[in-house]
Amino acid sequence: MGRYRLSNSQSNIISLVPRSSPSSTDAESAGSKAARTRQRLLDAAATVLSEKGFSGTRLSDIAEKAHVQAPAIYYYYPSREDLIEEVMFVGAAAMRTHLVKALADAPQQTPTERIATAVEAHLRNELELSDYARAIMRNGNQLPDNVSRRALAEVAAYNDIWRSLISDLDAVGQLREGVEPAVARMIVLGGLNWAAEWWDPSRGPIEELIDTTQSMVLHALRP
Amino acid sequence: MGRYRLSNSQSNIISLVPRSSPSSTDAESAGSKAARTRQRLLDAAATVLSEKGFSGTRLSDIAEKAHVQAPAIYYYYPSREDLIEEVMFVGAAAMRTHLVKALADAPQQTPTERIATAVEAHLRNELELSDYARAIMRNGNQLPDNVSRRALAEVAAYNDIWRSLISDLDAVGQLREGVEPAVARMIVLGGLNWAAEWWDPSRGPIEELIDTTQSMVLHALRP
DNA sequence: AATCGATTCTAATATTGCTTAAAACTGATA
DNA sequence: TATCAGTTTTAAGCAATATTAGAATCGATT
Repeated sequence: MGRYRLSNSQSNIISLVPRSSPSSTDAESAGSKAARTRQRLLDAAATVLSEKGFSGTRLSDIAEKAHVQAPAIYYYYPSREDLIEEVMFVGAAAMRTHLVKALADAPQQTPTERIATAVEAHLRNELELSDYARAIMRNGNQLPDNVSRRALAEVAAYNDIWRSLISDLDAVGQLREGVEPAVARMIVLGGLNWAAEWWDPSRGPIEELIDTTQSMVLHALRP
Repeated sequence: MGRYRLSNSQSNIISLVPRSSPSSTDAESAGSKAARTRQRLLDAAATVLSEKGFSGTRLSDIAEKAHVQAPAIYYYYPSREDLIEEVMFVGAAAMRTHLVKALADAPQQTPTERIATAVEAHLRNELELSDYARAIMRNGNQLPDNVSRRALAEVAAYNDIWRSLISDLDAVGQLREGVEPAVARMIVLGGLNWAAEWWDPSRGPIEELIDTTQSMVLHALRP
């Protein structure tokens, strides 16, 4: 197949959702060889981008990791920047999608419980998608505008969700006196984001990280 | 003067300390024109490095910001990598030096008070040296080993200080049950580090940031 | 004002890495 | 088995950029 012009209009958030059921999009059968190559390229790009940064991300490195020659990339993406743009967007969109789902899966929760849910979702998604997460964290603010625009919009939407979580907590009188909501949100998200930089499975079960973090976040916010 | 081989052995942490008294090192009088050019280059490199990342940092951009032509850089630094290495090291060393000083300036504090002191010191230093701080945060783990080694050693030492702060808190029974010290330290530092990404003076007085953050950190850690 | 070291510039080199062009291969279908 | 779309490769071309060489400038001191 190979449709150069589509890579931006319909991108495979879905294929990023770990082990999600394939949903065939227009011309491409989701499990086809080409689709798998495309995914390998995206994953390889995420890895290289997270390790080397935008300018250090060479097509030759991505190609090597994906077991193709560099020019083959142009069959799937119109340019290096388009590929990187998609890494950023897909990663950011996956984070947001996952959070929305986690919150939707547990309705009827109190504002406090919802924040605990969000903390767990953030950590699990971030560490599952650690290459994408690191790529976004490290490069989000150092990319040409056209490369980061869609991703930053997703990040902004992600922030909005957290803004409302904290606002809901405040509304039920569970936000501690003197805690600026905007500052609180960014401090919490900073603590969570940073986990991609240091945590790895060799430190023990992820549940231990989640437990301590939930406890810290809730005590930081609540009376 | 211009001594190519010295740039690594004696670097100007001191000159980074805002408005510190100049202490002349060997051949170079600290306020000389050359010393000021050297500092301009270092600052320019920090800015570019924080914005563009390691591979995106071009000597021509640094030179432009410092108002010299690119080859002039070689009069002060033996190579591009040496200049970047010094940015990383000087920034990390300044953070540590400042924290040590802040803690030393307030002896007799309780473990709780010392943590509040450290939070304030971290935020003030980070935001004062924001280009250096962002450069370290974004590039710390994506540099060739020889470029990051000295800086990472400083960061490790910085971490050790925090480790002992939390350990001291634990020792007086003020670390909440179930809070893993290692996790707690990294979550807190993550929240603090992230401030360099989003906070700017237009958000209001820095004291508001400090107050909320201190309160959150202490409530996150203490019973 | 002539000299000398320190500082900065202009010009040229060499390498690296994105991208294009065109050929070759693969596998399914007629 | 011949064909054809889909996929991947090899072989250039071209622009950007760190670095070196060597010349020019600057400022103090004699």
